[in-house]
Amino acid sequence: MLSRKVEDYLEAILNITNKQGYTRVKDVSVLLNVKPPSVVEMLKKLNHMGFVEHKKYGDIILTPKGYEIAMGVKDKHDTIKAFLEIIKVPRKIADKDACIIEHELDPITITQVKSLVEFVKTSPHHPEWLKHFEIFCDTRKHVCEKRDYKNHTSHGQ
Amino acid sequence: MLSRKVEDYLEAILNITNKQGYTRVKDVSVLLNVKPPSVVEMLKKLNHMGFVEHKKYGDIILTPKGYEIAMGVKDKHDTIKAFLEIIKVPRKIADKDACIIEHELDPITITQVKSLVEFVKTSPHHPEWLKHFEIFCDTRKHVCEKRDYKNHTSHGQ
DNA sequence: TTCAAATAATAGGGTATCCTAATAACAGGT
DNA sequence: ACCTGTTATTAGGATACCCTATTATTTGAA
Repeated sequence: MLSRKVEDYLEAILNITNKQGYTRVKDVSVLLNVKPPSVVEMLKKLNHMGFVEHKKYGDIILTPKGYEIAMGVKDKHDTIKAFLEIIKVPRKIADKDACIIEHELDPITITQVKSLVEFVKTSPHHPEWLKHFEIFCDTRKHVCEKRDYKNHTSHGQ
Repeated sequence: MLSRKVEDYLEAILNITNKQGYTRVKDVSVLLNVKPPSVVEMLKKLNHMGFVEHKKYGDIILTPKGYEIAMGVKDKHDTIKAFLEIIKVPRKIADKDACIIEHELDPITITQVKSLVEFVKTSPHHPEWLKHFEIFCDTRKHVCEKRDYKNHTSHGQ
């Protein structure tokens, strides 16, 4: 299992490269809020692991292997972020928290979060329950109180 | 900000104490999958921080301050676990993953997850959309395809 | 072309957490 | 009361990160 940090660095390199076409030590250092020597150190490790190419004073390039891992992490990140936004976590916080959550989650958990996100996004109309959830967030009250209701087990309030 | 590990140990001590009335080094070591010396070392730290009382060869006891923190962590844990079970992550995985996620999440994120959980749990009936979500997980199809539908913006499939 | 500013690399440390091996204390059965 | 097995502690060391201070390289402007 790869460490959180290894994944963080790979994802950062991917994102920076996607944004500006190349990646330098400085960019990673700024994005991850660490000092350049920490980046250089990690690059040695990532290089040994076969995830990046990096010549002294040069650009940082993901190998296919590194790219694949970075994409996997980014995919998780995007999924989690999308989910957090669905439940009305502000975008910026959603992004930050996705960074935290994205590591080490069980594949099954990720699959389920993905499903939820897809379920909502592909829904043929903006789901009623989501509107109701928003209202619930503000008022703590359920809009929809079906009164023809009987014989439920453990879902009552 | 407290480290993940500090929180893990406090939560473990709380859970063990709740279950069997007292906590020993061994119990923590087993629950957290670390060796006893690691526990002893951490206990010194937690003691300095004012979170636990522990006399040599004796029981481990949370101080009020330690108890409060442990409860906060446990609350997050339970919330996240409940959410994961709502989206059909198996109980055991939900529990494991809650352990991973519960640290360092933004309070706003936690609040929203809590809201979602409460929204579902206090719902006057088992929400339709949850059944539909379950079906969607199996079939990737939406049960409910309202056909009187037009003029939607970005929720189509 | 030269040199100053920006960037990168190295050297040398620090902290948090974990471990193994060795030692110490406790607790229960005889 | 005294062993013996269990549990706890200490000593000493490893690893994964991070840092500051220093040195090296690159690059762009005069």
